[in-house]
Amino acid sequence: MKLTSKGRYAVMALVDLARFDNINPVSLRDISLRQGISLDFLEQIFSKLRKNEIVQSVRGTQGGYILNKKAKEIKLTNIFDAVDEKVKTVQCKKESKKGCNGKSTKCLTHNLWDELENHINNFFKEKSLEDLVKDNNERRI
Amino acid sequence: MKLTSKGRYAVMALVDLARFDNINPVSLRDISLRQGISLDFLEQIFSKLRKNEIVQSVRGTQGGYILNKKAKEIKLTNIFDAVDEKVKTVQCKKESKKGCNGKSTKCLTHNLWDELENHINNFFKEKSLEDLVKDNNERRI
DNA sequence: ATGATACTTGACTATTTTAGTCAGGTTTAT
DNA sequence: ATAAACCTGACTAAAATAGTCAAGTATCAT
Repeated sequence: MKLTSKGRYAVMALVDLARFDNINPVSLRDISLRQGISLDFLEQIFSKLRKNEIVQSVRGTQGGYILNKKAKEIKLTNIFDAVDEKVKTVQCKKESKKGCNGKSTKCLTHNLWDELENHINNFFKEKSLEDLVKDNNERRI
Repeated sequence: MKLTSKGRYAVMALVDLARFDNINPVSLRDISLRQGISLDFLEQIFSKLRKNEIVQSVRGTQGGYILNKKAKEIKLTNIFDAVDEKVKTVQCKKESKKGCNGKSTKCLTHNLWDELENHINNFFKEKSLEDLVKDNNERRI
């Protein structure tokens, strides 16, 4: 079980952005340089973030991206949802009718994975972008 | 982020085993049939579980596997460790000297992934095989 | 003894996912 | 006008996953 780069980079890029946001739009080029993330990959990610109304784009020279909400209101859940980072512990849930093994009953551990998913998602729901920025500023002092 | 089959199957198989354990060794063939898991794959998994002293094997006719400890003492952590199911949120930790992006500093979100890993691992440390068996018996009533 | 049952080991592989790259746009500030 | 910036979608090499396959060895019931 591990996190994918897409999700990790999305969060990193947004933390970077959130730190400069109140001044000017931040260009992906800058984020790419500062965070060491491929520009092309960032574009893919930000395309999704924009569609999910987490950021706004500003075109033209001196353009870039700005947050679409306050950092406090952007939770990790929102970010992961936007870039299709899913916490998926188990297959069983896709098929609505059938049970987990193609059998009619739930698998022995069905409830467990449910609990685990909730446990992880709670963590993501509580944590906001603001928390991360703060955490970072404290470390820099 | 998702769990691999190896980890899931390991837990499923052990719950199955734990339910019959006090009577006789349970053969992989039976587990395979009941849980719909490939016998060959189960053998791979149980080989690891045995090496990690989670189960004992009983050879010969009527042989099979039995738990090596009480179900209460087998935590999910132990099972996942045994089958190499790792919670790995981030690459940064491998390289001891360098930072996360090959830079000298930690990446902006380093602490976050640390916290997340702990959050998940705590869940695994608390949950025992006995809990799962109980949960299952309750559901069957 | 011997056959059946069961465990043991290790190599192999098709499929899927990941982590991007690449190419060719369009839009807008100056 | 033009450079900086965003936008889109197709493509792909490499790694991980989820097993399969083959060839054993050990033990027990009879």
